[in-house]
Amino acid sequence: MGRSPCCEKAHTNKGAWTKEEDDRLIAYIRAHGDGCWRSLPKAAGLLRCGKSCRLRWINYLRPDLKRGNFTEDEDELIIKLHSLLGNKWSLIAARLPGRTDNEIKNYWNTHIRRKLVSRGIDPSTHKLRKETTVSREVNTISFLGDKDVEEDNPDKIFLDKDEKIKKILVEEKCPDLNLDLKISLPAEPSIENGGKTSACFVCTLGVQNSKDCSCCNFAATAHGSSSSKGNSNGYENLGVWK
DNA sequence: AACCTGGACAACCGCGCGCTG
DNA sequence: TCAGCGCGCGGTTGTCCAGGT
Repeated sequence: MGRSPCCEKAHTNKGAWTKEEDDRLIAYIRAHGDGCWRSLPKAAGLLRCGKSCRLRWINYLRPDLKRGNFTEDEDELIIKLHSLLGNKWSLIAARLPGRTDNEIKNYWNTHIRRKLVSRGIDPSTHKLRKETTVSREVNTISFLGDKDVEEDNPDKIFLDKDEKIKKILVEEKCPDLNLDLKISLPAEPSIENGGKTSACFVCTLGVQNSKDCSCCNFAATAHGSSSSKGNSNGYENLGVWK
């Protein structure tokens, strides 16, 4: 039994969006806000699938999008986050304000992948390729071998993974990367951190109120990050501080 | 000038997950 | 408890365009 189609395909436009369709979508979302994508096309007078509207808005029409080329810093950040998160483009995009998952995914496939290959690094594993003569250091993050523990206590292994990620990336792989990752929430600041708004690495991975959650415990324990030293490199609101 | 090729990016498709009744 | 619905995500495809032959 197949899944029912998300919309009536017979009477929906496909392909590139016209200026008029864009204007209609923008006007409707400005007036009513986004969400409820299934009913939005009809309400906005668009002959489009709701998913198509959502994609168009998120990837192209949203006012807070940062158009234009990726900077070298963004490149490196994407590479580091990809080595940590894999193809979790939405998670990566969450740490790059103004960039969308689709944009990052495309950029990865067209630019960064090639860049890594030219450096002799396998883009999918972040390992140095065997044929290179460069010394082989730890270049990947593996959770293999924790299977027994994971089955017994999934929560524990999650926190252990968090610590492992921090250890490998901070101490061995990316000594310049602070993995107290934080996502800014532009509309609704929740946690004040010396003027910054952020959620800690543990929270961003979905483990809130844990003992390792630095933002949930923020009142009691201040982040020991470089932010308190005023050491800014423009990534404060990404939560990735050098 | 015409054709071919590959890069870049917008858009589509199918699936998984969470929510709700 | 479970089925249906809607949303979001990641992979894939389609289209446009610039550069090369």
